[in-house]
Amino acid sequence: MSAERIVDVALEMVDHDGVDGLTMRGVAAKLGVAVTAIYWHVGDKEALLDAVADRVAAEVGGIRVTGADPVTRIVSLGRSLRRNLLERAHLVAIAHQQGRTAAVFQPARRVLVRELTAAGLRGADAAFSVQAVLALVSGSVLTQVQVERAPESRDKPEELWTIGDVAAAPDLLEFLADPIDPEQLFTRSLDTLVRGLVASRPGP
Amino acid sequence: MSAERIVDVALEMVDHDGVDGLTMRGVAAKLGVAVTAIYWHVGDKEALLDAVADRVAAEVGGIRVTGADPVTRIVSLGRSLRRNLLERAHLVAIAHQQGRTAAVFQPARRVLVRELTAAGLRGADAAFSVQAVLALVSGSVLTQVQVERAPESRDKPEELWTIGDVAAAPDLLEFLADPIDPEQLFTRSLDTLVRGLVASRPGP
DNA sequence: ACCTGAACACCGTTCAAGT
DNA sequence: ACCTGAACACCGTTCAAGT
Repeated sequence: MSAERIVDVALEMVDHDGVDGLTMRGVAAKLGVAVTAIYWHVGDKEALLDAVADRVAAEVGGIRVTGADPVTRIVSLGRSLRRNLLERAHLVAIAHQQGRTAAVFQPARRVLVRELTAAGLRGADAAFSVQAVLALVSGSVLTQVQVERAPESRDKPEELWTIGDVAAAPDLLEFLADPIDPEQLFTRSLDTLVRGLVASRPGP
Repeated sequence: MSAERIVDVALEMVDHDGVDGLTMRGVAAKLGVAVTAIYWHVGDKEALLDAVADRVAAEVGGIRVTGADPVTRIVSLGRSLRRNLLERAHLVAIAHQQGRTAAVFQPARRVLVRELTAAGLRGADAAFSVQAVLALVSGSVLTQVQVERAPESRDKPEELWTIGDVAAAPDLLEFLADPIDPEQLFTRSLDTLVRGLVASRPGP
């Protein structure tokens, strides 16, 4: 028995069943120990959640960068990060909940600074661009995380468009009816954003 | 006693204390009634959450549009929507959790279609632009909602930058040290995105 | 039709007691 | 130092029973 082992199984439970799947009694049972032993090693549930979040911040958030030109490389970085985070959506959710989002993004932030500098951005523009790209990734992941939590979404896009003044834009109906793939939406948004950011730099 | 009154106080409790502040027993106590009466009128807690989310979708998500040129108008729409949603962050969170996000965004979506059409976008480009703008708003709101939930964030931006190869971009340190105002970040990102979207339309 | 009371299984947490 | 057992206050939910 050690704090480390406790966090091990806690992280495992969160990864598998989400935050709601983590109970003090469940952790104790999985370790074959009395519930109260947990309290001695890691403190109460809030402390356990913090410990799990710390571990997530250390283990999640890896990226890969490919491509030749700056825009392609930055977009590939964003896509890689997003994919990585979505693979462990439950863990990302708990890190975010415990206020460790910035730590999760730290490895990506460092690489991103390098790539944006290589793209010619400097000073305040570069700093803003870092935040903007990471915010887009964060937003995309968080939006999708909670959607996955409720697998049978009650929203029917078709219904949403049958009511109201659709006559205002009839040529859009066919496109708005079927929902866009989240990954495509993210990639194209990121591409548009990054082009705009890079274009704002002073000319050579 | 009626399902409507029950949803009234449930929504009030969520708005005030968040999702965790809502308990069946709490609702019953506030109505001066036995817990089990709730079950007769609205069913179990999941059903109550759904009912609250439906109400949120109907009452939240208003927008205002100002400005003359298309980009200004669309950015103002996004800012207005974001502000509106953040004012009732707890309610937005529950609507999202129950899979009613699309419904919350429906009023804004309709206006956005009009504005993007006025900006010259058509067909698939317009449809994508709608989703991209709304996704940016959604992401910004969700990111900030959970941050508010944990008021004392454990992440210290300064600490995050003291470790590692900061020498790679020393001129950025002063800008990356102090966190960017979320509203400024959102506004500038949205502006950049919208300019890119509008610029992608075929010339006149 | 509408509401109550008792009961059940499950939480997180504390605390005295053991070794 | 480390772990247990009993106990407490709080959940959501069911079900028989009342009117």
